Amino acid sequence: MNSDNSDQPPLFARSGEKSCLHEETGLPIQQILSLEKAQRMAEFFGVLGDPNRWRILSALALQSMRVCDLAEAVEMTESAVSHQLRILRTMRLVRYFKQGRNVIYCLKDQHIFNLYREASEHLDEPEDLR
Amino acid sequence: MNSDNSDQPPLFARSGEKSCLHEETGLPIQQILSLEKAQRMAEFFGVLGDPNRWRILSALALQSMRVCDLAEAVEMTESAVSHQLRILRTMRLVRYFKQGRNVIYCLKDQHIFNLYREASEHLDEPEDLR
DNA sequence: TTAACACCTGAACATTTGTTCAGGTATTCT
DNA sequence: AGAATACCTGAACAAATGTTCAGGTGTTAA
Repeated sequence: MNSDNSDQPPLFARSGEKSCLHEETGLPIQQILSLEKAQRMAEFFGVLGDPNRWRILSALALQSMRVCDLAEAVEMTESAVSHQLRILRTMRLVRYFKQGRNVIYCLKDQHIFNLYREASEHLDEPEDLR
Repeated sequence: MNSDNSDQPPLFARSGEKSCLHEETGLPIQQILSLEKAQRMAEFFGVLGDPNRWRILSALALQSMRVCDLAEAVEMTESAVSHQLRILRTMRLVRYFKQGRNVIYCLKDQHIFNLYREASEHLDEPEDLR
């Protein structure tokens, strides 16, 4: 049943798994992230660590677009956009389909919205009133 | 009522605001993120774009700790941990209190758990079967 | 008071990252 | 066919990032 453990056990808990509860917060955790899992997390969030990629994602949230339209919308060169789209593709944040000589890009799924909302709420929180 | 707009209007929608719906997904969005907002998003997610910071966060998810214990737990030098904690502090992901000559660090709130879960679900999703 | 401990900080260095530039392929139009 | 359009890619360069190292402050113990 533990099919995704390599040699180090899991870290934070995943939904549906038995897990310990954090002694203070009562939230589910298990142990320190393995180097591999920490790396995977960092790679994913690192992709969201660039302002131009957020601009691209928010443009695609408005509507699916060709690369050249995207470039115009976010005021970047086509080349720069293309490089960034490759990165977004590898993290499966966007997908694309071809239409003749055009390539239409769009958001892959809803996760990006949830992450945006979660971050927004965190950033908008009032300063420490506990 | 639009108290937090500087000069550019908002981007993705925030809870409770009137907003357009994405023509394909039906999700709420408004327009391309301003450079400033995109920058803020990127700075926040960029902090989560480092594997050692995830190790530190997951260690603190287990229990609050002194800096030196944290350093031992994640196998980094105290100095490196201290530098990283400052970054985590500025993004309000951790907080601390002093106890004599010790400084105890702990997670600031639940947001990090939600972000972890959201990312995990995204990364664990099966390959494109639509 | 002196020594030890816990932690923080700035500068230097090495690595990573993102853009530009030049050139490549594939498709469409005349 | 040739020219124009849409997109992709690798190399090079500049900028940002994370660690180490040396040295700093403040607290505790002898």
